Amino acid sequence: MENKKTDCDAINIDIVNKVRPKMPEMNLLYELSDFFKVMGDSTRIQLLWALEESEMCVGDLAVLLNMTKSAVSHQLKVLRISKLVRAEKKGKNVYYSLDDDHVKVILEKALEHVCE
Amino acid sequence: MENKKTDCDAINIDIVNKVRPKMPEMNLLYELSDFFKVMGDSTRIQLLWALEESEMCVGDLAVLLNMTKSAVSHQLKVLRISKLVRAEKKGKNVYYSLDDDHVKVILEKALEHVCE
DNA sequence: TACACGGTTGAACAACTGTTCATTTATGTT
DNA sequence: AACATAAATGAACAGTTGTTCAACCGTGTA
Repeated sequence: MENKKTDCDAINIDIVNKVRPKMPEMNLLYELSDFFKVMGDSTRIQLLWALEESEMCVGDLAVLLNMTKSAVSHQLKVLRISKLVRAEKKGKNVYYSLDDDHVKVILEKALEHVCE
Repeated sequence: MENKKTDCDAINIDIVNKVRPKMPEMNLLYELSDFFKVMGDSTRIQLLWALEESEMCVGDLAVLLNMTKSAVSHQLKVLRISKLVRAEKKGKNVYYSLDDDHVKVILEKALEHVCE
């Protein structure tokens, strides 16, 4: 039996029972919210936005965002782990580029939402 | 003159100058990342998902998510402030429903991304 | 080979976030 | 009018997050 944490009984038990089977797996839920968590930071949004225009190396991104290389590198790592950007070493520098087509679409949709 | 925080010079100044004018206003950036921040929590995703199926009152949502009414109410408030859900009092209860069409689309796109 | 430089890393710290708990408000019901 | 119940609220607490700082690694170049 599932562990109870609620502090009340259902008011419309029929609605609850109708909706329950439609709820996604907990696993999927966490993946979804983790994805949005990654997008939920203005620095990372800036990085994604910039990389949508052109692949760039860490130093140039730092200048563009007016941040330290370290801070940028930390956030690029988050994006890399989330498979949103890809790194490629070219000579002295590491060039980053977008690694996912969905991101552009989602950013656009979110923009529509925010701008309405 | 803008306050310098960077700890380095641009490597490809031409790329930086090409991308800079394409960057969004800081204001828009914050609105965007704030939106994603709201989506970046598994409880709130569950609430949105449930409300996509049916409008529901706080108590039923608490039972469905196996959480206290208080915790659910706090998160519904966040969603309300972000204009993602709407509250309507009916008799003894407060019924919540989705207040934004974009959310469904964005959730679907994010799902595609996560499931690929 | 030694150096300079681009990038990465880990620890530390302050700021923020989500749940819990106790209390309060509002309203339908008796 | 008094009570029971649905929901909201605020303070508090633990856990998480983003930037800074200092140190480090790796490699192209002198």
